[in-house]
Amino acid sequence: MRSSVEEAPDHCAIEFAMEMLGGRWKLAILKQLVSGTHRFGELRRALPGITQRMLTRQLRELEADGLVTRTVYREVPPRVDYTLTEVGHSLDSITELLDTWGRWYRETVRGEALPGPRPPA
Amino acid sequence: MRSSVEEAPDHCAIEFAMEMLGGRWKLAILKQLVSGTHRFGELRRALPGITQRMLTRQLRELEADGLVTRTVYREVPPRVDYTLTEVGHSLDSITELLDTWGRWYRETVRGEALPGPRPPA
DNA sequence: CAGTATCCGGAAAGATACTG
DNA sequence: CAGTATCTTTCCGGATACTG
Repeated sequence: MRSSVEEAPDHCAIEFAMEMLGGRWKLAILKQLVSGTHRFGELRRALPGITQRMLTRQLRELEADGLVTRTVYREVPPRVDYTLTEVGHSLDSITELLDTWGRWYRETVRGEALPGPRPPA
Repeated sequence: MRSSVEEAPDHCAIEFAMEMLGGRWKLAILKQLVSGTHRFGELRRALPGITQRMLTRQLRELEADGLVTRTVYREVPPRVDYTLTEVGHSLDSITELLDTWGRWYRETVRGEALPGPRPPA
C-alpha cells in the first residue's frame, strides 16, 4: 500500500498540462504538425469543422506557449506556415498515443468503424 | 513524403479522444486511479479544487464510457469506490506521459519549480 | 459519507461578414 | 490566402444548500 492518493507532489501536473493542451483542437493541430511544416490553409482543410477564427486563436496560443513557430512570408498571395518547435515535438509520442488510442476505442470498445452505412442488425 | 495533411482517415481520432477525455478533471482522475481502487473522499482530497458536483459528474461520465467501475457498499456510513476497468487501464501510459510532460514543461520550459518562494533574481 | 438539486457567470466555440 | 471584427450560443465548471 505504498501509494496513498495524497502523495501527489503539488497537485498532479496533468491538470496543468490539460489547461494548456485541453480544448477540442490543440492536440489535433499538434498532431498535424508532427509530420512537418504546414500552411494555414492546409491545417484548415485537415481539420474539418474548425473555423478560421478558432484555428487562428489556437495557433496563436500554441505559439505563445512555445510549441509552434509561425513564419510569415510577405508575398503576393500571403503565406504563413507553422512548424513545431523542439518543445512542441516533445509531445509527439503523446499525440501519437492519443490518436492510436482514440481509433482503437472507437473501433473496438464502441462499434463505430467509420461513419457511414451500419452493418445489418 | 507520403503524408500530405489530408490523409487523415476520417478526421483524426484525437478529436474524438479529447471530446471524451478533455476538460479539466478526467485525466487527473484516471491518473489517481492507476494505482488502484479509491473511495470518493480519497479522490476528492487528492484533487484540490474539485467540487463534489464536478467529481461526481466526471466519475459518472467515466463510468458511462466504460473506463471506471463504481461499486456501492450499502453500509452505515455509505461507501463507494472506484476502480479502473481494463479499458481504463489502457490509458495508463498516456496519463503517465502527460503527467511527466506537464511537470517537465512547468519546471524546464517555464521556470516554475514549485509554488512558493522565488529564487533570487 | 457520498451524494442531489438549483442557480449562475464566464469562457469556449460557432456563424457571419469584412480586409490587407 | 490568411486572417480580423462582431455577435450569439453553448455549456463547462463553480457556489451553495439539502439528503439517504
